[in-house]
Amino acid sequence: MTTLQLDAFLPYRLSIASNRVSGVIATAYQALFGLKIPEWRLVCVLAEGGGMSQQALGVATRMDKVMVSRAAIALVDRDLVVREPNPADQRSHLLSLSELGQQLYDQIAPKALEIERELFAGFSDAERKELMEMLLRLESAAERYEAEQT
Amino acid sequence: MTTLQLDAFLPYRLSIASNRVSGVIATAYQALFGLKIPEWRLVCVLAEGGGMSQQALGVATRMDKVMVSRAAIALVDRDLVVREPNPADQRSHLLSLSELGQQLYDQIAPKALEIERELFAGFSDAERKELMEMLLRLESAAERYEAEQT
DNA sequence: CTATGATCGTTGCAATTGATACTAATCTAG
DNA sequence: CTAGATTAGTATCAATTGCAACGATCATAG
Repeated sequence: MTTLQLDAFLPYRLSIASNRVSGVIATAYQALFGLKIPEWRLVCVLAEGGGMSQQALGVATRMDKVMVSRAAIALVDRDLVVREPNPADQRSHLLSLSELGQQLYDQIAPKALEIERELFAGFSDAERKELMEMLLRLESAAERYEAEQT
Repeated sequence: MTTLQLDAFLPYRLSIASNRVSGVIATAYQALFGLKIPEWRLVCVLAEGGGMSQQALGVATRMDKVMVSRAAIALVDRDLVVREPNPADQRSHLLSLSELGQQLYDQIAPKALEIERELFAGFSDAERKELMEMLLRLESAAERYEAEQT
Protein backbone atom coordinates (compact mmCIF):
# COMPACT_ATOMS: atom_id res chain seq x y z
CA MET A 1 0.00 0.00 0.00
CA THR A 2 1.18 3.46 -0.85
CA THR A 3 1.56 5.71 2.12
CA LEU A 4 2.03 9.39 1.90
CA GLN A 5 3.73 10.97 4.84
CA LEU A 6 2.71 14.61 4.81
CA ASP A 7 5.88 15.62 6.62
CA ALA A 8 7.98 14.12 3.87
CA PHE A 9 6.00 15.61 1.02
CA LEU A 10 8.18 18.22 -0.57
CA PRO A 11 5.45 20.55 -1.83
CA TYR A 12 4.14 20.69 1.71
CA ARG A 13 7.54 21.43 3.21
CA LEU A 14 8.11 24.07 0.57
CA SER A 15 4.82 25.75 1.29
CA ILE A 16 5.38 25.80 5.03
CA ALA A 17 8.89 27.17 4.79
CA SER A 18 7.88 29.77 2.26
CA ASN A 19 4.92 30.97 4.26
CA ARG A 20 7.00 31.30 7.39
CA VAL A 21 9.68 33.25 5.61
CA SER A 22 7.16 35.46 3.82
CA GLY A 23 5.56 36.13 7.16
CA VAL A 24 8.83 37.37 8.58
CA ILE A 25 9.48 39.60 5.58
CA ALA A 26 5.95 40.93 5.42
CA THR A 27 5.93 41.83 9.10
CA ALA A 28 9.28 43.54 8.90
CA TYR A 29 8.38 45.58 5.84
CA GLN A 30 5.03 46.59 7.16
CA ALA A 31 6.49 47.65 10.49
CA LEU A 32 9.57 49.41 9.14
CA PHE A 33 8.29 51.06 6.00
CA GLY A 34 4.56 50.52 5.80
CA LEU A 35 5.04 48.55 2.61
CA LYS A 36 3.33 45.34 1.58
CA ILE A 37 5.29 42.71 -0.28
CA PRO A 38 3.86 43.53 -3.73
CA GLU A 39 4.71 47.19 -3.18
CA TRP A 40 8.22 46.65 -2.13
CA ARG A 41 8.81 44.28 -4.99
CA LEU A 42 7.99 47.11 -7.33
CA VAL A 43 10.25 49.51 -5.46
CA CYS A 44 13.00 46.97 -5.69
CA VAL A 45 12.68 46.46 -9.43
CA LEU A 46 12.28 50.15 -10.14
CA ALA A 47 15.45 50.84 -8.23
CA GLU A 48 17.35 48.58 -10.58
CA GLY A 49 16.16 50.58 -13.57
CA GLY A 50 13.29 53.03 -13.80
CA GLY A 51 11.00 53.97 -16.65
CA MET A 52 9.14 50.70 -16.86
CA SER A 53 5.56 50.00 -17.84
CA GLN A 54 3.35 48.09 -15.44
CA GLN A 55 3.28 45.21 -17.84
CA ALA A 56 7.07 44.97 -17.70
CA LEU A 57 6.93 45.20 -13.92
CA GLY A 58 4.52 42.31 -13.87
CA VAL A 59 6.94 40.17 -15.82
CA ALA A 60 9.84 41.18 -13.60
CA THR A 61 8.04 40.47 -10.36
CA ARG A 62 5.88 37.54 -11.50
CA MET A 63 2.79 39.31 -10.35
CA ASP A 64 -0.31 39.64 -12.44
CA LYS A 65 -1.34 43.01 -13.78
CA VAL A 66 -4.04 43.49 -11.18
CA MET A 67 -1.62 43.23 -8.32
CA VAL A 68 0.86 45.47 -10.08
CA SER A 69 -1.86 48.02 -10.63
CA ARG A 70 -2.87 48.06 -7.00
CA ALA A 71 0.68 48.26 -5.74
CA ALA A 72 1.48 51.04 -8.22
CA ILE A 73 -1.52 53.09 -7.13
CA ALA A 74 -0.51 52.76 -3.49
CA LEU A 75 3.05 53.85 -4.25
CA VAL A 76 2.02 56.80 -6.38
CA ASP A 77 -0.39 57.90 -3.64
CA ARG A 78 2.51 57.98 -1.24
CA ASP A 79 4.70 59.88 -3.71
CA LEU A 80 7.21 57.08 -3.77
CA VAL A 81 6.72 56.49 -7.47
CA VAL A 82 6.02 58.84 -10.34
CA ARG A 83 4.09 58.06 -13.49
CA GLU A 84 4.95 59.64 -16.77
CA PRO A 85 3.14 59.19 -20.03
CA ASN A 86 4.68 56.66 -22.33
CA PRO A 87 5.39 58.44 -25.62
CA ALA A 88 5.41 55.11 -27.41
CA ASP A 89 2.05 53.94 -26.10
CA GLN A 90 -0.66 56.15 -24.69
CA ARG A 91 -2.33 53.31 -22.86
CA SER A 92 0.57 52.74 -20.55
CA HIS A 93 2.62 54.84 -18.21
CA LEU A 94 6.26 54.68 -17.34
CA LEU A 95 6.93 54.30 -13.66
CA SER A 96 10.05 55.36 -11.82
CA LEU A 97 11.08 55.94 -8.25
CA SER A 98 10.66 59.50 -7.03
CA GLU A 99 13.37 61.15 -5.03
CA LEU A 100 11.50 60.06 -1.92
CA GLY A 101 11.13 56.54 -3.25
CA GLN A 102 14.83 56.36 -3.92
CA GLN A 103 15.54 57.44 -0.37
CA LEU A 104 13.20 54.80 0.94
CA TYR A 105 14.87 52.17 -1.17
CA ASP A 106 18.25 53.17 0.18
CA GLN A 107 16.94 52.32 3.62
CA ILE A 108 15.10 49.21 2.53
CA ALA A 109 17.86 47.44 0.71
CA PRO A 110 20.30 47.03 3.60
CA LYS A 111 17.52 45.96 5.92
CA ALA A 112 16.29 43.34 3.47
CA LEU A 113 19.75 41.93 3.07
CA GLU A 114 20.19 41.90 6.82
CA ILE A 115 17.05 39.86 7.33
CA GLU A 116 18.08 37.50 4.57
CA ARG A 117 21.45 37.07 6.21
CA GLU A 118 19.85 36.28 9.50
CA LEU A 119 17.42 33.76 8.09
CA PHE A 120 20.17 32.00 6.19
CA ALA A 121 22.75 32.30 8.92
CA GLY A 122 23.06 28.54 9.19
CA PHE A 123 23.69 28.13 5.47
CA SER A 124 27.05 28.10 3.79
CA ASP A 125 27.53 30.10 0.62
CA ALA A 126 27.51 26.91 -1.36
CA GLU A 127 24.23 25.88 0.20
CA ARG A 128 22.63 29.20 -0.51
CA LYS A 129 23.68 28.97 -4.09
CA GLU A 130 22.41 25.45 -4.37
CA LEU A 131 19.09 26.34 -2.82
CA MET A 132 18.68 29.25 -5.19
CA GLU A 133 19.42 27.05 -8.12
CA MET A 134 17.02 24.34 -7.00
CA LEU A 135 14.25 26.86 -6.55
CA LEU A 136 14.78 28.11 -10.08
CA ARG A 137 14.67 24.58 -11.45
CA LEU A 138 11.54 23.88 -9.49
CA GLU A 139 9.87 26.98 -10.80
CA SER A 140 10.56 25.89 -14.37
CA ALA A 141 9.38 22.37 -13.67
CA ALA A 142 6.11 23.65 -12.24
CA GLU A 143 5.59 25.91 -15.22
CA ARG A 144 6.29 23.07 -17.59
CA TYR A 145 3.85 20.88 -15.72
CA GLU A 146 1.13 23.48 -15.93
CA ALA A 147 1.75 23.92 -19.63
CA GLU A 148 1.42 20.18 -20.19
CA GLN A 149 -1.95 20.02 -18.46
CA THR A 150 -3.26 22.22 -21.26
CA MET B 1 26.01 51.57 -2.24
CA THR B 2 24.01 48.51 -1.30
CA THR B 3 22.07 47.05 -4.15
CA LEU B 4 19.40 44.47 -3.77
CA GLN B 5 18.75 42.37 -6.81
CA LEU B 6 15.24 41.04 -6.45
CA ASP B 7 16.05 38.01 -8.60
CA ALA B 8 18.82 37.04 -6.23
CA PHE B 9 16.81 37.55 -3.08
CA LEU B 10 16.19 34.16 -1.61
CA PRO B 11 12.90 34.88 0.13
CA TYR B 12 11.57 36.09 -3.21
CA ARG B 13 12.75 33.01 -5.07
CA LEU B 14 11.30 30.83 -2.37
CA SER B 15 7.95 32.53 -2.57
CA ILE B 16 7.76 32.29 -6.34
CA ALA B 17 8.74 28.64 -6.45
CA SER B 18 6.38 27.74 -3.65
CA ASN B 19 3.44 29.53 -5.19
CA ARG B 20 3.99 27.87 -8.53
CA VAL B 21 4.21 24.43 -6.97
CA SER B 22 1.20 25.04 -4.75
CA GLY B 23 -0.71 26.14 -7.81
CA VAL B 24 0.03 22.86 -9.54
CA ILE B 25 -1.00 20.84 -6.51
CA ALA B 26 -4.10 22.86 -5.80
CA THR B 27 -5.31 22.58 -9.39
CA ALA B 28 -4.70 18.86 -9.50
CA TYR B 29 -6.46 18.18 -6.22
CA GLN B 30 -9.40 20.34 -7.03
CA ALA B 31 -9.82 18.74 -10.43
CA LEU B 32 -9.28 15.14 -9.35
CA PHE B 33 -10.94 14.99 -5.97
CA GLY B 34 -12.66 18.30 -5.35
CA LEU B 35 -10.39 18.90 -2.39
CA LYS B 36 -8.69 22.11 -1.40
CA ILE B 37 -5.20 21.99 0.04
CA PRO B 38 -6.25 22.44 3.69
CA GLU B 39 -8.76 19.63 3.27
CA TRP B 40 -6.41 17.17 1.74
CA ARG B 41 -3.80 17.96 4.38
CA LEU B 42 -6.26 16.79 6.98
CA VAL B 43 -7.11 13.66 5.03
CA CYS B 44 -3.44 12.95 4.75
CA VAL B 45 -2.73 13.29 8.45
CA LEU B 46 -5.83 11.38 9.48
CA ALA B 47 -4.79 8.53 7.24
CA GLU B 48 -1.59 8.22 9.20
CA GLY B 49 -3.50 7.85 12.42
CA GLY B 50 -7.11 8.69 13.19
CA GLY B 51 -8.83 9.80 16.36
CA MET B 52 -7.25 13.22 16.56
CA SER B 53 -8.64 16.45 17.92
CA GLN B 54 -8.72 19.50 15.68
CA GLN B 55 -6.14 21.14 17.83
CA ALA B 56 -3.76 18.25 17.23
CA LEU B 57 -4.51 18.43 13.52
CA GLY B 58 -3.60 22.07 13.55
CA VAL B 59 -0.22 21.29 15.04
CA ALA B 60 0.38 18.49 12.58
CA THR B 61 -0.52 20.53 9.52
CA ARG B 62 0.72 23.91 10.74
CA MET B 63 -2.65 25.43 10.08
CA ASP B 64 -4.48 27.62 12.55
CA LYS B 65 -7.61 26.37 14.22
CA VAL B 66 -9.90 28.37 11.98
CA MET B 67 -8.62 26.74 8.85
CA VAL B 68 -8.75 23.32 10.47
CA SER B 69 -12.31 23.96 11.54
CA ARG B 70 -13.43 24.95 8.08
CA ALA B 71 -11.66 22.08 6.39
CA ALA B 72 -13.09 19.63 8.91
CA ILE B 73 -16.63 20.88 8.35
CA ALA B 74 -16.23 20.47 4.60
CA LEU B 75 -14.93 16.93 5.00
CA VAL B 76 -17.63 15.88 7.45
CA ASP B 77 -20.26 17.30 5.11
CA ARG B 78 -18.94 15.07 2.39
CA ASP B 79 -18.87 12.05 4.70
CA LEU B 80 -15.15 11.70 4.26
CA VAL B 81 -14.50 12.24 7.94
CA VAL B 82 -16.42 11.25 11.05
CA ARG B 83 -16.53 13.09 14.33
CA GLU B 84 -16.89 11.31 17.60
CA PRO B 85 -17.17 12.86 21.02
CA ASN B 86 -13.96 12.98 22.94
CA PRO B 87 -14.55 11.19 26.25
CA ALA B 88 -11.65 13.04 27.79
CA ASP B 89 -12.83 16.50 26.80
CA GLN B 90 -16.33 17.47 25.86
CA ARG B 91 -15.24 20.59 24.05
CA SER B 92 -13.40 18.73 21.37
CA HIS B 93 -14.20 15.95 18.96
CA LEU B 94 -12.07 13.16 17.67
CA LEU B 95 -11.84 13.02 13.92
CA SER B 96 -11.09 10.00 11.79
CA LEU B 97 -11.42 9.03 8.17
CA SER B 98 -14.66 7.32 7.25
CA GLU B 99 -14.66 4.27 5.04
CA LEU B 100 -15.27 6.59 2.12
CA GLY B 101 -12.50 8.90 3.22
CA GLN B 102 -10.10 6.01 3.43
CA GLN B 103 -11.00 4.99 -0.10
CA LEU B 104 -10.43 8.53 -1.30
CA TYR B 105 -7.09 8.62 0.41
CA ASP B 106 -6.08 5.40 -1.27
CA GLN B 107 -6.60 7.14 -4.57
CA ILE B 108 -5.06 10.41 -3.50
CA ALA B 109 -1.78 9.15 -2.15
CA PRO B 110 -0.40 7.60 -5.35
CA LYS B 111 -1.48 10.59 -7.36
CA ALA B 112 0.22 12.99 -4.99
CA LEU B 113 3.42 11.03 -5.11
CA GLU B 114 3.23 10.94 -8.88
CA ILE B 115 2.96 14.70 -9.14
CA GLU B 116 5.80 15.11 -6.70
CA ARG B 117 7.92 12.73 -8.76
CA GLU B 118 7.19 14.69 -11.88
CA LEU B 119 7.97 18.05 -10.35
CA PHE B 120 11.22 16.78 -8.93
CA ALA B 121 12.14 14.70 -11.94
CA GLY B 122 15.30 16.71 -12.50
CA PHE B 123 16.49 16.19 -8.93
CA SER B 124 18.68 13.41 -7.67
CA ASP B 125 17.74 11.63 -4.48
CA ALA B 126 20.55 13.43 -2.71
CA GLU B 127 19.27 16.78 -3.93
CA ARG B 128 15.75 16.05 -2.79
CA LYS B 129 17.02 15.10 0.61
CA GLU B 130 19.13 18.20 0.81
CA LEU B 131 16.28 20.45 -0.24
CA MET B 132 14.00 18.90 2.32
CA GLU B 133 16.57 19.41 5.00
CA MET B 134 17.22 23.02 4.01
CA LEU B 135 13.53 23.79 4.09
CA LEU B 136 13.28 22.40 7.60
CA ARG B 137 16.21 24.48 8.73
CA LEU B 138 14.71 27.55 7.15
CA GLU B 139 11.42 26.96 8.86
CA SER B 140 13.14 26.83 12.23
CA ALA B 141 15.19 29.90 11.46
CA ALA B 142 12.08 31.86 10.55
CA GLU B 143 10.34 30.73 13.71
CA ARG B 144 13.32 31.71 15.78
CA TYR B 145 13.43 35.10 14.09
CA GLU B 146 9.78 35.72 14.81
CA ALA B 147 10.24 34.74 18.43
CA GLU B 148 13.14 37.18 18.79
CA GLN B 149 11.08 40.09 17.51
CA THR B 150 8.97 39.69 20.64
C1' DC C 1 -17.17 24.02 46.14
C1' DT C 2 -16.65 28.22 43.35
C1' DA C 3 -14.52 31.87 40.91
C1' DT C 4 -10.99 33.10 37.75
C1' DG C 5 -8.51 32.09 33.89
C1' DA C 6 -7.33 29.16 30.05
C1' DT C 7 -8.63 26.17 26.07
C1' DC C 8 -11.63 23.98 22.09
C1' DG C 9 -14.04 24.98 18.37
C1' DT C 10 -17.17 28.13 15.68
C1' DT C 11 -18.73 32.41 13.81
C1' DG C 12 -18.39 37.10 11.95
C1' DC C 13 -15.75 40.66 10.05
C1' DA C 14 -11.94 42.77 7.57
C1' DA C 15 -8.05 42.39 4.50
C1' DT C 16 -5.73 40.08 0.58
C1' DT C 17 -5.96 37.74 -3.67
C1' DG C 18 -7.70 36.08 -8.10
C1' DA C 19 -10.91 35.93 -12.15
C1' DT C 20 -13.75 38.53 -15.13
C1' DA C 21 -15.46 42.41 -17.39
C1' DC C 22 -14.63 46.88 -19.07
C1' DT C 23 -12.48 51.36 -21.23
C1' DA C 24 -9.17 53.29 -23.98
C1' DA C 25 -5.61 52.81 -27.14
C1' DT C 26 -2.93 50.17 -30.55
C1' DC C 27 -2.13 46.85 -34.12
C1' DT C 28 -3.35 44.17 -38.30
C1' DA C 29 -6.05 42.59 -42.48
C1' DG C 30 -8.07 43.66 -46.20
C1' DC D 1 -8.47 54.10 -44.33
C1' DT D 2 -11.35 51.08 -41.31
C1' DA D 3 -13.27 46.88 -38.90
C1' DG D 4 -11.90 43.44 -35.88
C1' DA D 5 -8.78 41.66 -32.83
C1' DT D 6 -5.29 42.54 -29.21
C1' DT D 7 -3.17 44.91 -25.33
C1' DA D 8 -2.55 48.23 -21.01
C1' DG D 9 -4.52 49.29 -17.11
C1' DT D 10 -8.58 49.73 -13.89
C1' DA D 11 -12.70 48.34 -11.52
C1' DT D 12 -15.85 44.96 -9.80
C1' DC D 13 -17.11 40.79 -7.65
C1' DA D 14 -16.30 36.29 -5.50
C1' DA D 15 -13.19 33.29 -2.95
C1' DT D 16 -9.51 32.58 0.60
C1' DT D 17 -7.31 33.77 4.72
C1' DG D 18 -6.39 35.86 9.30
C1' DC D 19 -7.95 38.09 13.50
C1' DA D 20 -10.97 39.04 17.23
C1' DA D 21 -14.96 37.85 19.78
C1' DC D 22 -17.91 34.37 21.55
C1' DG D 23 -20.19 30.14 24.10
C1' DA D 24 -19.03 26.09 26.19
C1' DT D 25 -16.04 23.27 28.77
C1' DC D 26 -12.10 22.43 31.60
C1' DA D 27 -8.26 23.43 35.05
C1' DT D 28 -6.61 25.70 39.14
C1' DA D 29 -6.37 28.53 43.34
C1' DG D 30 -8.30 29.69 47.40
